[in-house]
Amino acid sequence: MKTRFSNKFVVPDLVIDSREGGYARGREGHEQILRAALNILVEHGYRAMSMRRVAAAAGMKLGNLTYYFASKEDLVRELLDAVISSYEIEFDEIVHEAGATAEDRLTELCLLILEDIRTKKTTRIFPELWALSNHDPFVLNRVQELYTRARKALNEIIAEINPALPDDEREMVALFISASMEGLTVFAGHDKPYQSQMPWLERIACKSFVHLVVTMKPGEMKGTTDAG
Amino acid sequence: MKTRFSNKFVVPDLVIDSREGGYARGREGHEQILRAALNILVEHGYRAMSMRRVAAAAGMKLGNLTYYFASKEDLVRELLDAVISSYEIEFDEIVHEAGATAEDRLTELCLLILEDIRTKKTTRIFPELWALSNHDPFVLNRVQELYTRARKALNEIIAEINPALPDDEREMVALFISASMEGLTVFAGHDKPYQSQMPWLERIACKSFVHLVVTMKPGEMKGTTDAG
DNA sequence: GAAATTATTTGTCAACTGTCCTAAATTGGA
DNA sequence: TCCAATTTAGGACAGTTGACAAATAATTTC
Repeated sequence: MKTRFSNKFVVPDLVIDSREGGYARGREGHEQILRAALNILVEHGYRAMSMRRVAAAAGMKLGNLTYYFASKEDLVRELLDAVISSYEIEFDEIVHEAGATAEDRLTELCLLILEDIRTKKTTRIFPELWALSNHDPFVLNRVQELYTRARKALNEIIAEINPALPDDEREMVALFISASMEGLTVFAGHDKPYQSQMPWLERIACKSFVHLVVTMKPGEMKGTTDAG
Repeated sequence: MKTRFSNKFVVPDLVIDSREGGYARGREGHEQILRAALNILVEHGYRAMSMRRVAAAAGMKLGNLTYYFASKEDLVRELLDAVISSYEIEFDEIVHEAGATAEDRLTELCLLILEDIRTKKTTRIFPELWALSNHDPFVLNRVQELYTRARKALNEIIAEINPALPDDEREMVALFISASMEGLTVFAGHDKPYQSQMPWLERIACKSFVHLVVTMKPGEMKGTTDAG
């Protein structure tokens, strides 16, 4: 059986859509720029991602960078697309991975996501995207699109475990589970205070999620809002 | 009984520690600057928080702003302290609020936190702090201090519900619950796609959290890490 | 190999950034 | 009222930012 230490699913750093025409050197430059920008974003944050710094990290001059990307907005958008595509590829693959029981597959999927959260790339990039999305509708849309796709896998497994659950309620359960895992980024992600405790947190999370999905009864959430 | 719509606990915008000497006008200017900076942070993000913009929003000239805060770092640190203090005051109060059963109080506390997450201030500021904390140890420390304090209330209630749970395992459960709620910021916070579904998510979260705390057995997390 | 396309460099531009300095205005107590 | 402490305004500084233009170099095609 696949353990969570297998590297069958590895999030590629970037998925760059090849440009139309141009020379081989041009494609190389294009890719080097996006890789340089990603590296700066991860290592030093969005604030440090100036056009000049990206150009220098890509081994070229500023003027050349603006030849590839006429504006910084263009660069940021393409980078965002490339980064998000890399995650989407992973999530699409996970769905088709067959495990023993549906419960086991839910656990596997959650462990995989939580494992990814511990990587430097994910720990660094996503809070940056969350902050950006508060004031940039384009970023917000792309990020939410990614999460919607990520929840598809979650939804399918939940439907298998608990077929009686109506669509909208199942969506909410998947949303809660997904959000719950994302929240751990800030506490147990790369270089975070509780990074070393992630194995414990993983077990708590999986146990909690599986129980939630198994025991959820249709209409259960539609009771009174008040807790008293 | 207190409902979650009561405004008994309201996070004040800022808790500003009064300066030593100076005139009344000085204290006013000091406060106006911090309020202006917070407002810009919430409305337009950290990127937009330039010294000139803060000065203008505070109704003064740049030269005067630098009289109050010699460097931007000073301003940011004081703002961070003032913001975080406002949250700490709330959390300290919550602990001493007596509810019927411990389970009810856990639910109450979680609903309160989730209610706060929906506010514009919290939805906007925390992702900004998470992003900053990735590259600024000072911000990381202050934010984690805040969360540590916030978990104190959680820990006390959990200990009451499940006294058999060892300290370290209880800490992990509290951490998971706290992180789980924080994660909802990105999905159901102010102006986020699932903002309107927050009542459902609240019920799912509380139900899940209470069950987790009640059923958690000592040593349960120390089994094998592998899911297979 | 010449020509056309593509890539790269160099330099400039206005706008903005944080920081600092000096002179003037305001405040509050003697 | 006068004086010292405090607050405000205005300007200047060096550095950075994103965008742009024109000249040069490299690459592919014919």
